[in-house]
Amino acid sequence: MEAQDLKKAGLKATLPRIRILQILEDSKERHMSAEDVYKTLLDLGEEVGLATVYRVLTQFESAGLVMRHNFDSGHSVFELDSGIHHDHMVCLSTGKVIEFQNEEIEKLQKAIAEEHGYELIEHSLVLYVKPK
Amino acid sequence: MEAQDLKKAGLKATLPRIRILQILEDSKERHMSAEDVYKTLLDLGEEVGLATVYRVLTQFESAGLVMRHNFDSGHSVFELDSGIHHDHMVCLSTGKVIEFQNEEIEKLQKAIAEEHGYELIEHSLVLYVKPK
DNA sequence: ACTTTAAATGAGAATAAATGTCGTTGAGGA
DNA sequence: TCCTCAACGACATTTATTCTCATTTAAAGT
Repeated sequence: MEAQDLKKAGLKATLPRIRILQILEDSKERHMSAEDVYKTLLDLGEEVGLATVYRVLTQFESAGLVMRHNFDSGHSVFELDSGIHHDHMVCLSTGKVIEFQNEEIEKLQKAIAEEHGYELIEHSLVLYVKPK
Repeated sequence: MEAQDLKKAGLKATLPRIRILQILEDSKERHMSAEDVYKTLLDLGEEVGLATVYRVLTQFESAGLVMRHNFDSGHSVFELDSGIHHDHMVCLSTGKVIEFQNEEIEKLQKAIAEEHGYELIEHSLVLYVKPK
């Protein structure tokens, strides 16, 4: 029941928002660009503007429903926030995105920030890999 | 003697290239955007087009003279390649960029890629921090 | 030093991603 | 069901970057 999720997040349950949330949930790809979402909407025969897709994804990000990533592709990709923190590995041959977790790296990052007198707020770690 | 460095890198020693390399060497900021470099050129009274700045920076990157980074700012920044690998910490309050090295994290990254059957080609680690 | 020639440049048009504007529409409380 | 304001669609605009093409220039050959 998506409409409830939206209201819980403080967002009016409009049709575009419901559809976009469904697409993010149902899509094969966990990581989609705004264009990807837009094209999927068109394929489904929905009449939603591209500007709305951008607006909605940004709102979802603010509401904590999705996370935005800037891989080295020149545009943002979005994924549903699973609540479980993880980083990403991008295959340079296939474009496939793999998620991973590593508690040790997390600790080291925090320690490094503190060594320099800072508090770690956020971080971005992406491994670019190729099949062996 | 910059002209020699350029020739060693397989690039013709043209005036725009020499000037841009000098700016990257002399600038207070180690990390500059294409616009930053362009503005500095204008301040110096040089007649170099913005397109040339972009072209040259991209060539420098290919030649291994500079490294390009995509922090979460919507545009690329460039720094002279010191040859010494390091990652970056960006202060969210001041925009200051701090470089750091951590051998342990490097090892863990390599291990993670290999656990998944991949070879680590490249990686991007940025810590977003605030003063304590 | 002078000519030649392919590579590099400058100016401005073009593109891609994303955001802003504004008149219209629709969700949801009265 | 009606009313109101938030949300929307269409399209203009902005920002970062790349492309096009006529002109210039570095540097190899004479």
